[in-house]
Amino acid sequence: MFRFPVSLGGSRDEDRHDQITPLDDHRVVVDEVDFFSEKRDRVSRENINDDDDEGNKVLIKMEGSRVEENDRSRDVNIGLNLLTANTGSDESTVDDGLSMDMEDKRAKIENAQLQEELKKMKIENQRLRDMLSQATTNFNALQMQLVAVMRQQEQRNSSQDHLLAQESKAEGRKRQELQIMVPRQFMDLGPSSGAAEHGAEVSSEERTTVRSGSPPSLLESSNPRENGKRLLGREESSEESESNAWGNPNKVPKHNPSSSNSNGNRNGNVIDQSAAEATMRKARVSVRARSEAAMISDGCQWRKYGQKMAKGNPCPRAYYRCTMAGGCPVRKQVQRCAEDRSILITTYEGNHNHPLPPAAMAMASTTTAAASMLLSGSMSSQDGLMNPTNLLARAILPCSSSMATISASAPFPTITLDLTNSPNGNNPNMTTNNPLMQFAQRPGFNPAVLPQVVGQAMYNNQQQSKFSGLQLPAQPLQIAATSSVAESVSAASAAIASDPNFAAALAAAITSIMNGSSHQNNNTNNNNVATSNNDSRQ
DNA sequence: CGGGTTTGACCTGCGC
DNA sequence: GCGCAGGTCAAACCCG
Repeated sequence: MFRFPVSLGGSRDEDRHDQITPLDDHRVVVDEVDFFSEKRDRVSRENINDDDDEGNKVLIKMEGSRVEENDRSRDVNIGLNLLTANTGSDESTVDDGLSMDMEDKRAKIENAQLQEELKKMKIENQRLRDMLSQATTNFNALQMQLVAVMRQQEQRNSSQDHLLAQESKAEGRKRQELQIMVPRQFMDLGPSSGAAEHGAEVSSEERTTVRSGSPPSLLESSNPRENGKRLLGREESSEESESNAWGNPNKVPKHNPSSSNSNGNRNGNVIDQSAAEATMRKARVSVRARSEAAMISDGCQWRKYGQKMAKGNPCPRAYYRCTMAGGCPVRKQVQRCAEDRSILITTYEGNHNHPLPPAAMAMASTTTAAASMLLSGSMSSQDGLMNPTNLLARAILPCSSSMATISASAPFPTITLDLTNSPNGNNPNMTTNNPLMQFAQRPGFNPAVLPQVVGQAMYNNQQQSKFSGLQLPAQPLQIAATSSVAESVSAASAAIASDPNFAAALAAAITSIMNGSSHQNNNTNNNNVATSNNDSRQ
């Protein structure tokens, strides 16, 4: 596994910061990161780097050289403009005649030289892009192999379980139901049911994309309320059931086998699809972050529609609904942690059905990508034999001890991104090695930053690759954010990808699968990604 | 006055 | 069937 410090979208200013080296681990980054301002002066950041200590000077030089190269294209234009302005104004008024011609010639020569340089840079850029695409191809091929191996292992486990099921009828029946349902959730998220809604092409083997909506027919047929007592003429109920599937989670029956089978007329495939839809709708992404504010700013507009006292937590839980567009199904819950009230737990549910501003895009992509990852993993495992969920989490966040907790259990599969990393954590080394944690520990840190970092990394991988779920941030970012944001995001994401632990985690995962290990192997990171059963209700 | 918040009531799912 | 807890609704209220 190797990386190239290049940008796919080299023409954009933000992409200049996508180029990261492993040395970026030592880079000093600005304390305050404003993720939502449109313009940011990167000069100030460079000044900070200039003031850096001796230990970072090598980095500065290296980064500086790279930045310089990329900046040349921009500098070219600036320089030309200045020259033109000078020759056109100052020079012409002071000198006329020969000196002006000389200046013109010199300017032209410089212009030609700069253009030549620009050409070279473009060629070099193209070459790097080619290399990147090659690396991406290789990476995808490796992922394909990983997925294939995972599925083989999964089938093997299924057949073993089936044999066991024959021994005990009652227990076996239960188990079979799970066996049938869960893998199909994983597999039947197929072409007809909207993987293309997000424009995310997914290979036939990896249709795990989270979808924002569902075929209304499925919802209607599976909606007990529509036929039943609650026909109170609420505007939203009809609107939401038509416009999106996330609209009212309560309307979707839980996907337990008994309830699904109660609809006798539907064939098994439809039932499974419905169950999968339900699971998709229930997928949640929870973000734990330290924040004194009542709510982390994620770029979206929210309207509070309820507040409840949750059991076991003196702090009330607030319910918010996205109001950026009518009928947007996205909701979030905000609650302070009972143990540590400085920790804000924000749980997102659903996908936006409207365009998002760049600032909101990051968080939205976080929820989408994380949910996608969660679902793609959770649906292929129901026991502890081989837990792809953990595998996925380890692969995606290899350096994140206690950072990503995945609860793949029903009714709400939830992935929790823990950005709080307590200073007296169990693994202090992880703190220093983890770029995301470094972000989180910076004073003035905006809790929305890390989800953006993670989400953007995932988002870009979704955009640039045909995989979801197993996406690993190995590519530069293309984001329409501020330069400082771009740099921060790219720094973190690239650091994730460049983390040698990532390769170790992937290798361990593959090895684990190949060996058919029936337990979670402790990889070199001693990662603490775990499944839990009590995330959905607290 | 429009939009957001508050808050009590209501609905639903789940466990016993 | 009943009670509990989570989630949602909508009228009342607040605010700019």
